[in-house]
Amino acid sequence: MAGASATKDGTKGEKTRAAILDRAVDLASVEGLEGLTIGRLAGDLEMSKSGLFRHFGSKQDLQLATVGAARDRFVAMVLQPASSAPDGAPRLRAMAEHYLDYLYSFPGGCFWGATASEFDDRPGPVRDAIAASLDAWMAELVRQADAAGMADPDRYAFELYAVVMAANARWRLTGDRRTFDLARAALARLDAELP
Amino acid sequence: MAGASATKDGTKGEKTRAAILDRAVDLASVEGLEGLTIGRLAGDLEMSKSGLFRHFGSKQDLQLATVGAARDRFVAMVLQPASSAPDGAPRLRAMAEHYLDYLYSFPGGCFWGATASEFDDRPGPVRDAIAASLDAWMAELVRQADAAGMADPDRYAFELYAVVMAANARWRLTGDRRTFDLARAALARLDAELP
DNA sequence: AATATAAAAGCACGAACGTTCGTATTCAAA
DNA sequence: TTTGAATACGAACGTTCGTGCTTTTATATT
Repeated sequence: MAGASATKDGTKGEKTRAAILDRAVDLASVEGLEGLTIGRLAGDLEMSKSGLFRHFGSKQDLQLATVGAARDRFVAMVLQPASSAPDGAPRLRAMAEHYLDYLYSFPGGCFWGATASEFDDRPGPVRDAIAASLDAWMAELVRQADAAGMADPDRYAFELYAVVMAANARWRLTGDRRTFDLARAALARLDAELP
Repeated sequence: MAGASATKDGTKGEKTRAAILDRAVDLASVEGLEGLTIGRLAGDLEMSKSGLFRHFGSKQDLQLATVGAARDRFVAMVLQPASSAPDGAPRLRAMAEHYLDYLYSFPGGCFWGATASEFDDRPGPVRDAIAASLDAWMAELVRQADAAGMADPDRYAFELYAVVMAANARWRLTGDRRTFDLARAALARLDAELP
């Protein structure tokens, strides 16, 4: 029962629900999860507010489902593609590089960068879901830094996380893609630190 | 007439305006600059919506004035205290340490962390003001990294910026102050890199 | 003390929000 | 062919938002 939605997939309802969530992730990367309004989302998908609303029952449930869909995208575009690389340094390199590519899948930059700061002071299940996703990623980074033989994997994971998140933040604010050159230079220095 | 507010300071209106903006910066660190509503702000300060509104004339002007007040706080709590340290490595150390302390001056973590990601996809003067403030800080970091003798001051400034911003982001999301230990360890490693 | 001006309040508006409700359409099972 | 659930729609609700108008209170100057 750990499945993302425990549905058979294929029914019409499930297809529209998936389409809604895919668009919701994109929209939330631009407007945030509060700025993600049901009317706007319905308009984008050319359906009625009430028809869309029926799929979730409340805005909070829509937000929770959107966080789940964002996590699915992260797994599919970052963790899963990197999983073919061996544990340790190669995996760390692969995850960082796939993350930078994954940023282009959003119209508004990284979903997590937009929503984590939005919800960090809003206690509740949405905040918890966001925090759990990011904690899981951080834990994976620590695991791989450890496998790479780092003496202080926590610090190393923190630095790698900091660099890629700052790449997203600076890129969104300046519009300058050379930000990624800075990020790659920083990642190269981190890579050189590995034993 | 280019002064920040072109006012004599001391009149009652100016005093309340300053009080409003001080509270607005705090509130925006929690709710963001859009979530910062005029009614909520007025309620906190025990004054009427219309009385508060008169000081600014539009919500956008309130947001712009709030960004200005946040910049003033950053200068007063980070740049100015660090300015007594010599250029280069000591100044970089002082700025980073003062920044970590400055985070505690907000109820919701760093104002810039909350607002930059909120406005990075909202073109307009508010976004421009936020970007200008952060660009100025980045430029100062580059200047000091250069003065410290780094071969690639841009990359170094980017890394330092990334570490302190990630410290704020992770701290807000996890509530764990040990995040600052990780950040300080990362800063120490950056410091050790200086020639 | 009288008066002019600045500051704050009171009140109301139009728009947008999440949400509810009743109804129409579709489609597979009987 | 009839039934019933699934899916979608349109209209309306109560609330909150930013904002504009009018009036009252406070401050400062003569």
